[in-house]
Amino acid sequence: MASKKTRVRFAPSPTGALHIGGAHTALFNWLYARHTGGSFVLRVEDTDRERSTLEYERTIMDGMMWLGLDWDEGPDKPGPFGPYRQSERLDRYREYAAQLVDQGLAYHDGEAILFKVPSGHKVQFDDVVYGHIEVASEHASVTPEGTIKDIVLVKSDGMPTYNYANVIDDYEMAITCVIRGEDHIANTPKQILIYEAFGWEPPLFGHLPMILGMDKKKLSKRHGATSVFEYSDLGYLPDAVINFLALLGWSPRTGEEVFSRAEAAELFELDKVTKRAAVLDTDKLKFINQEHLKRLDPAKRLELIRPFWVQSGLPVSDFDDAYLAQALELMGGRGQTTQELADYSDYFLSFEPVKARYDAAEIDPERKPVLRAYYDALLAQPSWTAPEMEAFSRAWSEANGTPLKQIAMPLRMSLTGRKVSPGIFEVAELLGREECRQRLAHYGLASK
RNA sequence: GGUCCCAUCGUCCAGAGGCCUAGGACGCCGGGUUCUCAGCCCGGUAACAGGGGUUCGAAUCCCCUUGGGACUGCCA
Repeated sequence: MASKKTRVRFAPSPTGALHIGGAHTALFNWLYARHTGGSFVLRVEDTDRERSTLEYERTIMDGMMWLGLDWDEGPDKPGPFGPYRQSERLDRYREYAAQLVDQGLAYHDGEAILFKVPSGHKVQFDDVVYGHIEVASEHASVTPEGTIKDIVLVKSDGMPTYNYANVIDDYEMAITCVIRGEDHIANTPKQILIYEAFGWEPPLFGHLPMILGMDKKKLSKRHGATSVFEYSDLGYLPDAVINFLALLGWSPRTGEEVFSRAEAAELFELDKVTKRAAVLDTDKLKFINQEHLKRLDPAKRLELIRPFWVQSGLPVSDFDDAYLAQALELMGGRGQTTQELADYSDYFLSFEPVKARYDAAEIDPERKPVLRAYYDALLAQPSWTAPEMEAFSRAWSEANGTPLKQIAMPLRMSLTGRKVSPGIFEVAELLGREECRQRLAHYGLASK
């Protein structure tokens, strides 16, 4: 007998952009769905009339798309279980609530409808991640004073509450496993009580560990980037963010740490998720990002760096793709983000930033003539290729008793304005003889 | 306060009673390669919260303590 097809959902409320914690939850749902060949549903929980907006809904979808987390059903992808916005399902919540009232399990309280919390029995479930959890039914919902508190199903404004709408929707949408943050584990007993009232079998539950900031406090604005788009702006690759997030609370059996979205989906196992809250470590994110950056093919890499160059005001359109790709090729593994890579390679596109940051002030005026003699000779070489320039330079430095470093470094500074760059002869070759001549001349290190 | 959850290097993970004098990764610190840096190579630093049990044997099971956290909203 074939087992029931897996169906999971990510149910954000559109009250802000997709933040990193939400992305983590969405990712694990997505991984589970893709691993099991099931469906991933996007459900919008917009029952908070005050704070929910369509713009935020759009932003959240954009964030998921940026990360490559595609959903099979959602507000924009009608399916057999729609509609997928809670605000469009109000009639169902009312009907079911009325049913409970008829059965004497719920009652009206003004405009609201409350669920009568039963007592005297155990509410229990086996969390895929946390294991067996059980709570006395009378403890499922209590006031701070410890007395039993009935659960609000429908608010005075006619909207369903989170705990209620979740149950109705997960049931109606045939969700087989609810994967969400650990902060919801305490809500689960309340929801199970509602499932029981209807006589429905609850889905599986799998709670995910929380994600904390470096100070071990719940992630918030003060921890820097929180929206996934901030990571995009900072130059992180979606694949890297996915890879990094997947490693928070999980790791593949293979022990690999750098992997693609597809590999993660293939290796994912919900019951291997850890219980302990995880601290988001940006150093590791950067490392993972760098690894993904290194693995990108040249064309893709150029496509990702280009916008950052453009944003810096560099004359990108003055160069052809072959030149730009070659520049990035030379950059090798330098830079941990596309942002850094674009920044570190600016001198390939313009001399302006070089002039702005370097003025050759540290070069002893008395040394200039000798340096100039070398650079002029270099510029006069018959062939402008890195190996030949290097060979010539080594020979020259030896003949003049000058360490190669002493002539290579000023060259690097004049050409790039930085103490750090790829092999300077390779850089010079790509820049071209004339460009190099002009840059050196600007610093008085070569004849015009 | 009540209910529930968690507890291995600074951080992320491995470890499902003997393979653990606890392993990997990031970070950090050395060394090597080199025109600089990144990279790459080599090496190092650093943890089972504490206390009781159970067992021939515990990081792994149980209990207590301590420390974190979540929930306790007609927010989700």
